[in-house]
Amino acid sequence: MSTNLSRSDAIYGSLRRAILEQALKPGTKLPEDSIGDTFGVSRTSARNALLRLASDGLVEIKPNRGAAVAMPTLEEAVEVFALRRCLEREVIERLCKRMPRDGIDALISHVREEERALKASSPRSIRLAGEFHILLAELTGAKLLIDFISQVVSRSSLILARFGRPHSAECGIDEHIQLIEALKRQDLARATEIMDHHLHAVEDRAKADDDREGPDISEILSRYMAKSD
Amino acid sequence: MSTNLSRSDAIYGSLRRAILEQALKPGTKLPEDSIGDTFGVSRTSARNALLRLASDGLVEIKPNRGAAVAMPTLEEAVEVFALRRCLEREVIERLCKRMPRDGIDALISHVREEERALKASSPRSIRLAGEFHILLAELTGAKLLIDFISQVVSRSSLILARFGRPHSAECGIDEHIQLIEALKRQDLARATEIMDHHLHAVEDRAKADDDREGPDISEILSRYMAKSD
DNA sequence: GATGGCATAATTGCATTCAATTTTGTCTTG
DNA sequence: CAAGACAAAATTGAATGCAATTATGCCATC
Repeated sequence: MSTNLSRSDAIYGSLRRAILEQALKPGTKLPEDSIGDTFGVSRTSARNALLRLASDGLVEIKPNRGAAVAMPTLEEAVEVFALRRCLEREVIERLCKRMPRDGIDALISHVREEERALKASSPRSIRLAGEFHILLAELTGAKLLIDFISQVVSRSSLILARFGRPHSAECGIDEHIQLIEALKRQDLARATEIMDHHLHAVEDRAKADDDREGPDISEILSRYMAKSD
Repeated sequence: MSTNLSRSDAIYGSLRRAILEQALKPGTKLPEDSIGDTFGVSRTSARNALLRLASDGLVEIKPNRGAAVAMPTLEEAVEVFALRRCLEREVIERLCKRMPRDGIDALISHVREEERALKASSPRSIRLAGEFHILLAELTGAKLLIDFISQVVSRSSLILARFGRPHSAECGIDEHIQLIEALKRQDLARATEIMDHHLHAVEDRAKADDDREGPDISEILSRYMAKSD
């Protein structure tokens, strides 16, 4: 039972958590060799983990040039949040129609955990904020929807790692609470309103801080090479 | 230039096309060995291709038990079409707001190709029908949206392979044409109406024919083992 | 003749090894 | 001293080999 999951699964999970908690920042190179060494497995397993992370959009693999933590552009960020609004509206709609028995309780206890992690200023809080949205999706019971939401939420974490202020808690916890209230009352209009506002707020927080440039060398330098003053 | 893409990419593409054109039916086992042999590459490349197909939802991999073409359940089918309606509405909305210059032309010429393939009763027609929807997504220019739509469209092809009538052309071409007309007029209401109707039609076509059972042995036999009359 | 256990075969998971590509450093040459 | 060429180092892409798991066939036993 100790090892129910394969080695590349384990590495995949570890890397994923490291990225989502912003321990590995966008742009960080991820050579197969070092990953294999640090986890005590062969390159093969490391490589497979990287391939899976790539299909999640969390790392970028350039042929013959290795893998690195993905660096979403501002353009991609806008796309991600647009899709999030589209998908999460669907979630809210469904949950207003039918919320599972102890769904509200689960949401509340999750927010409690978020608060605790935030007070302890644990890096977990970053991940937990995202997982609130995944929990919402899970309450719909639609597996594919959960999948898709997970993807956009993960990418959002990356976006905030790149553009947001350092270790910002991604989501306002108050808004999470408000949303739960609206869902409890099955108030679709209000719930979607909160969700839209919530996502816009997160998106703006990202855009506001785009001064901090990531390490996309050529893109940055292209602005400095034109004139030499 | 002949081999700009890696071997597992090539295999991935071939298998993918084979599945989408229903040459490989749901449930077909895909042993790494035979795939490697038939394509003249090692198991490693075959394995990687299978891993990628699995993350697309086109094949299912059970640990230590190998890969097989995925067999979506009727429940999953309902989910897929629900998500398609959600995502493709978004596409239609955007295209009504802003359609690229030669977008309409591209759509028309694609439908032409669909008609040709249908007349020649080529297996390509199955794939082309799906690719019409992907082309729509491409016209929005949103990469992530293209990605997501591709996923649900691919799964739809599988669903029709499993439940639809043999080699049904998945999509009514007339409806594609009507949709183009509505988009040309930027008639959002009509366009979404057509799209919704279109997707419901495809979904119903799947549900109608669910008598033809796929090879999910235990599920089928569970209904036969209870009473012995 | 049916049932359970054991041995064999088939298949996957992973490590190791080899080949190919890219990058970096050095040296020559103008 | 700058620029290009070449060689060495590092890193990825892919193939092979080995151990572990699962499936299949056979045989003994009841």
